[in-house]
Amino acid sequence: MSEDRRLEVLRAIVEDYVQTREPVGSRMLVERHALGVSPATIRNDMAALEEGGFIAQPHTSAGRVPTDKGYRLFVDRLSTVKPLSSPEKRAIQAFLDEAVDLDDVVDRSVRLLAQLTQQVAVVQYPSLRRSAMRHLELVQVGERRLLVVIITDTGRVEQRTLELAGVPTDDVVAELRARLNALAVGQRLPQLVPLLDTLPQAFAPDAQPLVRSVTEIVEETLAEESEERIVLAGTANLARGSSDFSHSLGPVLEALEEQVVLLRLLTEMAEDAASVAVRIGHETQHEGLAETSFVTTGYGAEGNALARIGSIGPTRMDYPATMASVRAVARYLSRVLAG
Amino acid sequence: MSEDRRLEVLRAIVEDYVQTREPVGSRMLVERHALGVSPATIRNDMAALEEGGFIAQPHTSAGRVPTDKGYRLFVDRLSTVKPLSSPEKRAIQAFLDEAVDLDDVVDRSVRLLAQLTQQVAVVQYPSLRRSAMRHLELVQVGERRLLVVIITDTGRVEQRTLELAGVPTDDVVAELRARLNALAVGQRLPQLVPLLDTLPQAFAPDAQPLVRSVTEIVEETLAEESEERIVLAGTANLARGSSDFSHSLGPVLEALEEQVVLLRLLTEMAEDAASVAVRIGHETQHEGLAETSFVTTGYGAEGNALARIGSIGPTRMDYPATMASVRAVARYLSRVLAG
DNA sequence: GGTAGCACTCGCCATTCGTGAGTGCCAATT
DNA sequence: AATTGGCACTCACGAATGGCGAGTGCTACC
Repeated sequence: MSEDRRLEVLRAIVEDYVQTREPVGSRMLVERHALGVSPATIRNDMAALEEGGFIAQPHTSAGRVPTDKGYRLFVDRLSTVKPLSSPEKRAIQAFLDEAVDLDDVVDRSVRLLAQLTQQVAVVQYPSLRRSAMRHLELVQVGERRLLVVIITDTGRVEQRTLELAGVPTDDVVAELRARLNALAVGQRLPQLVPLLDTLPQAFAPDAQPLVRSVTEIVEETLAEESEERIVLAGTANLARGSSDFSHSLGPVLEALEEQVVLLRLLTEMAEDAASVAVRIGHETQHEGLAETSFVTTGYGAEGNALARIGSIGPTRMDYPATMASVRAVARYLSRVLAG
Repeated sequence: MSEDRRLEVLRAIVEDYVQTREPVGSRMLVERHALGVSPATIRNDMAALEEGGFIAQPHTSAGRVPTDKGYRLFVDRLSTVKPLSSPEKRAIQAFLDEAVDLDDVVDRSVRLLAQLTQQVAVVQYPSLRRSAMRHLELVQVGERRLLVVIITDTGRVEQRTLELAGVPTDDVVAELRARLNALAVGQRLPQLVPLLDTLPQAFAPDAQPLVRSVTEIVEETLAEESEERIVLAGTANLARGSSDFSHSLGPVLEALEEQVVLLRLLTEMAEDAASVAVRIGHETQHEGLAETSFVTTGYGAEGNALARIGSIGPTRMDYPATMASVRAVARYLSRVLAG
């Protein structure tokens, strides 16, 4: 009883099941793959695989279906990457190069990935805390309001309106703007906090409340976990293979709208920043996503991933293809942001 | 054969059908509504209504279901608004007041509306062309790139990166910034174009290419139809009443992802800017939306609607409630943006 | 015009039953 | 010891059947 052949059988089951969406039986298997043995032998192997928890039967007299554990083994040891075709690559590049600002880049990336994988795509905006300050602008709006605009080196723009206690003179605002920029531009944002705290001392006592409230709101903006923004596309693809999910796709849609859930997953998966990470079925630890898998990877400069991009589909997805698409889009996205 | 009663019957049919999601028969109708006549009489009325195309039977021995035309009559002449409860109103206000910037306001509004109506909500970002310039900022990025940031009075921020032919001096950039702001701040954006065109003349000849490319990109940004952004929320609600749609909800999701479709509809409905507009079923002129209705209204200052907000649900929706929610959220949204 | 009665229609649901794909096991084979 | 052919068994699925009941349209009557 060859161990190798057993793995081969598992791979064949996964591939066939992904393609046909039908439980696969021993006869079909020998017909479609050159395994060189009879159905009966396959059945023995299948029994062993089922014993090990890699496959299961939906009901007694049906073929076998991979379990989450089976997919996991497939992804870890059996799959070989499918590189994209060069026209595809060119199309990706061309499409992303047309983008006109960060919102546009993100939007295009997520749509592109949804299109390529025929699944739901998700892109996380570049994390503020991993970006550097490009420019900080103060705009006076009415008498007692100040608009604080933060622009990062990735092109992300955050703004906050500040209600002031007093009416500042133009001079003070201008000086504050100048000093802030002198201090902050080019700094990674987390390193900024101590620097900002030194700032009030440089100003006249009566300007200090203003300075303090501005530095406070900047710090607040950068600290906010909640300012992690994510964008989805391709939810319509969920409904495509009509019976792709055993129950309705309501729970799935709900989970996808819960940004908290997605953010948790993306953060958890950030451990393997460089490579493509995969969460299969129940590994997502979320009820509504029990029948979906996540394929994500980081983007941004090497070693300092800014954020993540990924694709979400049924556990019964084409993992090699999805992984290739995710990686490709992440790569071009990184390039566009760097360029 | 009283005309009044016939309308009353139609209203009763719509209300019951919305509530029960079952075709409604003559017996049920007299039991649940104090119509003061017998089922047989109702049947005659129903026959007339069917003749007029206001109701239909799914199959021979079933009750009646309102047609699009029936809903239309209901909305136009039979519905009475359901005002929201004051706790609801307070909750809306409190939730929107917490918003920290425009993105946040829009995001909160759309979620709120989705929650209130238990349907899909859509919010259009304030139209650039109907906003006024609050501030225009130029940030030099590297040697040959200039970041142009436009901030409108609604808090919307647009940015574009400009590749320069030459390396401008700081002085020129500063002067350009100053003049641009002097010229533009407070102006409605469409009126800006002629003003901008006069600008290059004020500069030395060698600075003119720079000035021209900046004004060009500003004009481009304001002109762009494509910069109409919309945000959705509550797509999960589509899947809630499991059999809410006769076919799968795939086509609906697809239509919702086609921003072009939604934009067309929103623009068409903008004719009645002030009041709440309704498009029912086939009136949407879109295949995938044949079983959905749109309820939208404008928001922003009176008479000068900035953009639209709305709710999308099955034609068999609770129109009075939806209309009330849409109007309420629009009203508070307007207030937050103005304040 | 409104009402009661009645025959008729037809979707829905539960039941039944045949079919076939697929399995597990065992004895025979290499 | 691994592989194979054979065989009995299981069980989901689809088609066919029939009773039930909600609902209608029609007609005669008030």
